[in-house]
Amino acid sequence: MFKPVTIKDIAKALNLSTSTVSRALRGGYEISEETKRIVLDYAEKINFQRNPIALSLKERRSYSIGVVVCEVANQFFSQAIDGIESIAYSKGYHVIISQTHDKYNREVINTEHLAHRSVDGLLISLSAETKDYSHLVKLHQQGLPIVFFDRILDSIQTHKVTSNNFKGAFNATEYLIESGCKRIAHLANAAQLSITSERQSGYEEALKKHNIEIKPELIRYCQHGGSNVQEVEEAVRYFLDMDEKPDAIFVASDRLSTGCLAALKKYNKTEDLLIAGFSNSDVVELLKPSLSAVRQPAFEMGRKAAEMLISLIESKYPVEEFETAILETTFKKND
Amino acid sequence: MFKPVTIKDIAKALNLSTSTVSRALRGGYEISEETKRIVLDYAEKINFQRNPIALSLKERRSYSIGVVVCEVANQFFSQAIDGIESIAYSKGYHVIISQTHDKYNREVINTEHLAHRSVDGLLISLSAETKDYSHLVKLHQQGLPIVFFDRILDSIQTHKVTSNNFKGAFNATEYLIESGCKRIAHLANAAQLSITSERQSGYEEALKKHNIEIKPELIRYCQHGGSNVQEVEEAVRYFLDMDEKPDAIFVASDRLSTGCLAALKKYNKTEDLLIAGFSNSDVVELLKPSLSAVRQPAFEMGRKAAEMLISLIESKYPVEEFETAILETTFKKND
DNA sequence: TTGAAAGCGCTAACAT
DNA sequence: ATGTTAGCGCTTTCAA
Repeated sequence: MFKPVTIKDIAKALNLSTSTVSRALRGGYEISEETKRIVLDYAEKINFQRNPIALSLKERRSYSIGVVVCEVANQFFSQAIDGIESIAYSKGYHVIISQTHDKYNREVINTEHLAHRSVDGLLISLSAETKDYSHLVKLHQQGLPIVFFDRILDSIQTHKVTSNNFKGAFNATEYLIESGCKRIAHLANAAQLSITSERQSGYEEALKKHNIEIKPELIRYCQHGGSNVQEVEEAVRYFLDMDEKPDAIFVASDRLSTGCLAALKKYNKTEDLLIAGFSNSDVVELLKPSLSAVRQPAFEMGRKAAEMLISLIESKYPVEEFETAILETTFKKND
Repeated sequence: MFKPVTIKDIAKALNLSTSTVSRALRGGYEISEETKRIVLDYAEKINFQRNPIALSLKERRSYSIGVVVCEVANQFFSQAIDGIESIAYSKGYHVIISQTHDKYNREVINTEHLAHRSVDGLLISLSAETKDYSHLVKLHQQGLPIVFFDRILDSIQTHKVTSNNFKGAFNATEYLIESGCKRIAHLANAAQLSITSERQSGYEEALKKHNIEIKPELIRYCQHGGSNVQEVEEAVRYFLDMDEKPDAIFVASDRLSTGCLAALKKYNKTEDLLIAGFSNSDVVELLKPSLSAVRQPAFEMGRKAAEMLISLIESKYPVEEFETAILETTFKKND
């Protein structure tokens, strides 16, 4: 059995009380330099580590933060997680990641699991399927610090970080227009997500600016965020089967973008359409059909979200003022 | 402050002792059906959850397993993690993921952190930089269950899972040969990794079989696993600058494969070489230059590793017999 | 400066 | 069938 050393062991070995050892270890000043040295040296020698579980129980906090994302096998989220970790580690927090796979059920289970697992706070990007937010409202009301990133929730008052989705979508759409496209379809994420409406607005605004009519039939939503391939293929098929085919597609997310390209390849329509979309893929310039990409500052978003959460956690007083940070995207043409 | 309900609260509310409540909750049979009902109903009503921290402290185990990988932003590992989670959740374990970014230091810190954070066991794929294994040896000696997957370590006696790297590499190389290539370079991972030598053997065996001389100058190692771009670019540059240029490259890993393609694109040499390599990318057939890919059963590997670890954790007696599972790869041509 | 003791939330002998 | 108590490893009053 794996049995770490405890302060009791040290106390016994050194003929001291556990309280003295504890104090020496955390550098309390009410302890003689000499005793402190002895304890510290011994602890060092046997590579003693305090039991964080015991500490958590005592202090009623775990120095860990929970992260809930739809999936980790997604460049945007894995980059965001890297950002989260970079801050968390530097501030002494551990990061516990959990995936929803865009399922509402998993989101409920995971958030509650994390909360009761005593994370000190939650960083969450909503699952595509989630329409009922009561699990989060409840935790929030109970006082669990929560920060939303990317797919945020308006109705809960807390810090939030997201990209300038409107502008990112606007840029991408305008690029398609300026490339000569006239009938631009929009492959969108689940309708109720914050990012979906923001990106759709950007798309529509670009059309408007260039006097192109907005046609609802050119917009398709993927209610499962593209987590099943079929959903994306059907949407693409729908576009391809239209009497008046689109000449371009603006795609709303990472997952959807690659799904869309794959579908086009499958249907052998790689030449007919210009594609632009959100993607944080690190191979975006290697893709064929090519994808002009709106890239979000995912790492930065993770950092910012983690900073916000930790400030919430460590705040001495209840926080009343909340911030919604909006980070700028970049756009990269590829052809 | 976030303050969950405790069994004490329930006991008080119901005028029972904490032990009765505890027993009712865990369904002990030495409790009257009626009391049990009352407690269960009440707990349900207030959505009571046992404090897992307290439980961990008491039982000296946490029902969580630690996963150490180089990075999560890598299709192979994120798929493996999905596999790990699928088993872990079904058996009531939580998964704590941590990344080394292929740094030795991070591996040491993370493994120790996890161990002392009281994970019940460790699932690890070594970092590319790791050459000193004493941190793992120590934990293993202390009795912490460890299972290696993918990048395994021979010198520690425990369960292991890996792909048939030899055969995967053999197939890829043979494909290149059968496509008419005569001078096949090998872009390899860090030399000391288990997967590196296995894949190199496969590569060499294929050459031998087809009577092609093995030339050491055609093999380049990336000691940091390609975690810095430069390293990969330099290796590719080296191949391109040879007097007798290779006509194909067999690439040893996911990260290296995309890095290699990106470098070829950068140097504008996308047409000159045939590329085959290990990759679990889900967009592999969309890549240009094209990549014929050896795909590992990552999800399956994750499942298997998790099963092995949990069996180790839950074994009543010290386990003496260890298994090394070898999973078959698949190969997909792309052109 | 140090030690004894209580308590964080829970479980499991050991009473009753 | 239920309650009392001790203890998991640690910190922190309170006393000495």
